[in-house]
Amino acid sequence: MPVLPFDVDRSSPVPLYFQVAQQIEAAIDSGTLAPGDRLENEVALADRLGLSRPTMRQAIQSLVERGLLVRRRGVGTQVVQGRVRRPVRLSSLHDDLVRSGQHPTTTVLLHETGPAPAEVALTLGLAPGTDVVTLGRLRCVDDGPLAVLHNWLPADLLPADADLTHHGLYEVLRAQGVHLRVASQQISAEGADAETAGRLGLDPGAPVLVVERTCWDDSGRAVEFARHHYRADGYTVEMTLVDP
Amino acid sequence: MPVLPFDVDRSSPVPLYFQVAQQIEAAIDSGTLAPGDRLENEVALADRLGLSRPTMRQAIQSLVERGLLVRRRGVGTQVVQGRVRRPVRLSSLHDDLVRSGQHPTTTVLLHETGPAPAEVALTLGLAPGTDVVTLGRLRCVDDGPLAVLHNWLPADLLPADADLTHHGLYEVLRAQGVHLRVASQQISAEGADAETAGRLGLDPGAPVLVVERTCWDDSGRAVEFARHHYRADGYTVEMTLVDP
DNA sequence: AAGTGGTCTAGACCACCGA
DNA sequence: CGGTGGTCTAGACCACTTA
Repeated sequence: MPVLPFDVDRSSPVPLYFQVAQQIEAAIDSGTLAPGDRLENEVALADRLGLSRPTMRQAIQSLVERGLLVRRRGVGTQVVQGRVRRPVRLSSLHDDLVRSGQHPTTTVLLHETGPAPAEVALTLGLAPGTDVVTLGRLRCVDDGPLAVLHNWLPADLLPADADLTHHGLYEVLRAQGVHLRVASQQISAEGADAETAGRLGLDPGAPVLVVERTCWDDSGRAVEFARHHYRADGYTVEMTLVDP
Repeated sequence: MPVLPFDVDRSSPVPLYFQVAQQIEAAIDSGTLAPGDRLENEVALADRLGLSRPTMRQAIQSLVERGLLVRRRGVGTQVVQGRVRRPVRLSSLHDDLVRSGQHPTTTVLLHETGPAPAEVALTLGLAPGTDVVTLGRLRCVDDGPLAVLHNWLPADLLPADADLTHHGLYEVLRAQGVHLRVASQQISAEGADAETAGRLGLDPGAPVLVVERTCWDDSGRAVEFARHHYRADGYTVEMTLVDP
């Protein structure tokens, strides 16, 4: 079992458990910790790094919850044998594309304020008839159109002059002091209707991936309901599940 | 702020933090804790229940991670304003269908052992050429066909005489002492090819939801690679994302 | 029997938020 | 300023696995 040169910086503002988790993750990424390798036990590791056991546990636990490590009582902690996908969390499509080196462009198709449709009011927990902003956008990358994005937000959240052509929606919301915290998604497939197909450069009936998402901020307030249609050949959703 | 009649049973084998989390969740489900309500603060709650603060924190934290509660430093803990979807985790399609009151039937289309295709060997972390079981199944519900399921497993995991017509694959694996712990999924959409369309009662090119999944057990060993094709009108994937 | 993770305690100090 | 959650400590006992 490899003894790894972990250490912590107690003068850093980064929490100790997070520093340790980062170092373990880096060791896995670099291959220093190979798939199947066992970690030193919690007590020994805590001792070696001069940490308390709960702090060490918190570090390991965070990686277990992301599926990088598995733990068994009486046995130990091991690196999962295989590359676990690590989906970006609660990020916007725009940010994801930029992060992956692409150059997304956005066309605003629709940007209007009016009474919420019943389904949207229900989903956002608003009184029926409350004003919401309805947003329609076409998101393209270098290769061409990727997705048609529809969003509904409480009217006070989005400035009327927001520049959605050059900035992602979540970026605009962040600038408004809205901190997204929870999202609930439903993913399905559909045949594209005529309008969507036209926007995406597909034949009507061609398969599209549909993502419906509701978002809440850090005060628990519903911030957005979204229905996005993605070209099937340009987009996949990744996720990792861990049993408790 | 409502003061709820939580209590714990110290003689129970159920962990204290879990008992508390269950009671908070039940209060949310029943409406006793309404969306937007604030919880008592951690210290007061711990005191009232006769628990230490870390234990109380663990209870709350587990619900925060599932998206039911949001916390802000200096402010407090609140119930999220809206119904968060709570997807079943790492369960099999068969079990999910049974749980939702349906009666799935399964037809085994293919059940053979042979050298792993390169892609499968790579995904499962096996040496090229290792024997794997290739499984093809058609899953139907009362209404008709729902999904075509393809699975690849290391050959020693699946008994040759496994009864996959009447039991789900994960059920069979559980009976073998395999405890699934981590899964990594990719979800996409496709137009059905001729064979898949035929099996599902669709026209070729009709939209299907494609789920590719790799599973690991509690020792970190790769247990299965799956590629499932679902009728678009009969299946959606639900997930909840929480920002740390 | 020895070693592992799972749970729990009773404190402590700090950072952040809102009045 | 007081109240909140965020982090951390130094122990303890237990359940489970493996040998």
